[in-house]
Amino acid sequence: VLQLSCGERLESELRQAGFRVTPQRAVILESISHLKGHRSAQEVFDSAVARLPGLNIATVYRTLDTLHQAGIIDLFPAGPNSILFSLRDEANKHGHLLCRNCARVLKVDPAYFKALAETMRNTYAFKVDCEHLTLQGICEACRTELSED
Amino acid sequence: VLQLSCGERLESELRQAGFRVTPQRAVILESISHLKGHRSAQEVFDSAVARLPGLNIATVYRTLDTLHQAGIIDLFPAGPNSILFSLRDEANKHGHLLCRNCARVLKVDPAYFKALAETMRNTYAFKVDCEHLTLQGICEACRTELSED
DNA sequence: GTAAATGCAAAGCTTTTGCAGTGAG
DNA sequence: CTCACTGCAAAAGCTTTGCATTTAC
Repeated sequence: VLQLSCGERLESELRQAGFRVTPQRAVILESISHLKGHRSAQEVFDSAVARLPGLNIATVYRTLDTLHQAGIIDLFPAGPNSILFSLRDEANKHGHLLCRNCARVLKVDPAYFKALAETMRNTYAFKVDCEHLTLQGICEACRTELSED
Repeated sequence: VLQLSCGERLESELRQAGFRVTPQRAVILESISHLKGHRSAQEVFDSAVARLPGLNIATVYRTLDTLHQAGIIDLFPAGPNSILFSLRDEANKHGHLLCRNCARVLKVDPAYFKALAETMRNTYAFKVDCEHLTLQGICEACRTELSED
């Protein structure tokens, strides 16, 4: 097996999902794989346009949709007027703790969600997405600042 | 103690929180208390403008913000370009199961979240909002339709 | 060669804001 | 009487779409 770069591996996944690999998509993939964490379409665009001047943000939106269809990225809602994207990382699945005050995001081991997911499935016949779950609440710093209990 | 209508009780809460009770706010409160479940600003507006022609949607947004500050309604993000609002109901606190396919919302007894919240607090020093938590996943109907496992 | 993808510009949708006028307390 | 609130209209974000052109396969 040949050693592939991160971007090359993703291009291969994209092709296997039946999509074409264009320079724009390659650059966007590279950008996403270098931008750690959860990013907005605008952040992806800012990073990608630096490598490929002339890139249009509409292409970024269309590509993010394509990558989602291809199962390469995940997306999760983060309040009004914002979707965040992140590379799907099978080896490092995680949930999120989103602070409603400062909007910081902590990663959570999804193993903690297993028991709850099982209960939801049994009780409500609902299959919770453990691998990319987001729980809202308040982080330690903000809790101190707001003196919530 | 006098018997107050649902709307009157809420007006009283609003006044006690230091806000003025205007006809617009009264109508919006009435609408919210009659619209069960989780509604968008647009839905609240549609319902309220029928009772008070001339009402402006900007007023609805400002009022929803006011009601949130007054602790009368809760809001939760539901994807891009949408916040949903619902009456805060102390006697009937609940979480949500949001289907990522059909966007239907199931109510959940928040008691199920207690154990997880405790774990998150101990492990990540993060205080999860159990009373208005939303878990994404896939509902029974959609699971069958999409034949997901 | 052909269907898919892109750039561009325009529109769509939800939400916010500035400001002058109105009205609740 | 005063300050909070409203309507209106305009703008601000984020995202989507139509269409002619380009390009991966």
